[in-house]
Amino acid sequence: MTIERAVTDNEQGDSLDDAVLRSMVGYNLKRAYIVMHPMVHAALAAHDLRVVSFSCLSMIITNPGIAPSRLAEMLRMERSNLVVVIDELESRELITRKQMKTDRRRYELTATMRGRRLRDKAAREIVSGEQKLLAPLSAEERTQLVSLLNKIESAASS
Amino acid sequence: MTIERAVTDNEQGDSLDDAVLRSMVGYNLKRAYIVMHPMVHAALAAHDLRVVSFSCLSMIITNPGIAPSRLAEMLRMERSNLVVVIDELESRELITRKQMKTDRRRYELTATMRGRRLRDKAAREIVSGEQKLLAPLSAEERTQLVSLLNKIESAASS
DNA sequence: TATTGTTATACTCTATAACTATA
DNA sequence: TATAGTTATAGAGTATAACAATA
Repeated sequence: MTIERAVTDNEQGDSLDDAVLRSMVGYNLKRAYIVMHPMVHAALAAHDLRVVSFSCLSMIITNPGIAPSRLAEMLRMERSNLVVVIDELESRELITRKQMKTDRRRYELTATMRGRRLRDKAAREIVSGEQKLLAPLSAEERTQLVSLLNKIESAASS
Repeated sequence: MTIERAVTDNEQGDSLDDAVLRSMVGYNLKRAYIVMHPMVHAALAAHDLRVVSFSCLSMIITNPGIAPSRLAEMLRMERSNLVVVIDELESRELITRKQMKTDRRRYELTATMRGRRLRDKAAREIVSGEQKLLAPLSAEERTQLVSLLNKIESAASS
């Protein structure tokens, strides 16, 4: 016997059922992400930023002098894919890239004032957009949600 | 003044900071998803299934006779991208595709017994994998998490 | 004229392998 | 020998436009 009892046949415009998928946390995670993503994408696109370039810029601002390899590790992305992102951020003068003197294989990434201003503006728009999308959630529920999400993440890395 | 105060310079192996990104729900959502996804991917790959083909198969099982266009709508994907998925599920005899008599533009998708068995097996493995990954969360917390995620989604569609 | 399924195509995101320069 | 950055490339995943069949 299969997991669920099939709903009545569905040739017409009945409401559809995804109960089995809903029982999986990963599915619900993805669905919620799909709801949030277009807003974030649009907010960043207005500043010619992608999610990944915004994340990099933000990390560089918070961690001045960070090396690309550590940045890639932190954002869980491949160093090779980071190169083009850094190239673009540098060419737009949002960050600077300086070779380290102690280890000339490595580079120090630092945000420019222009980079910080752009990040701040984009970040405010994203936070504002999230406030609209998350309006039905109380402040306490949002905190709780983030706390639960972080719990998943920290459990995996330990 | 920028949003956060930069941490002390970070040329060495200091711990990195992503406080600003962490203040965004979308970022935390994505990070948690990244933790869950490899397990799901591996479980499905063992049965030559992708996330999208598993989702389709599951929806077809729960909604026998569903048409591709409704399936695409439900899973928020393009009809054009669904075609190859359905082709593969059919060629593997996990579903059948039957032209409707009342409207010959549409097709009825129905899962075979083989499809149901495969889905059930894969679903059990995913649920089992999730139980391991979500071990640090109590049953109540998991319910709460799913509830909050669904709240985001249903708010967006209203 | 609108809708369903389909094909072809392009674009983004991510993953892998190999190279270079430095250590 | 190992590591950091880089290049090239391939593979997913997703999005768009156009078409035939049907309503």
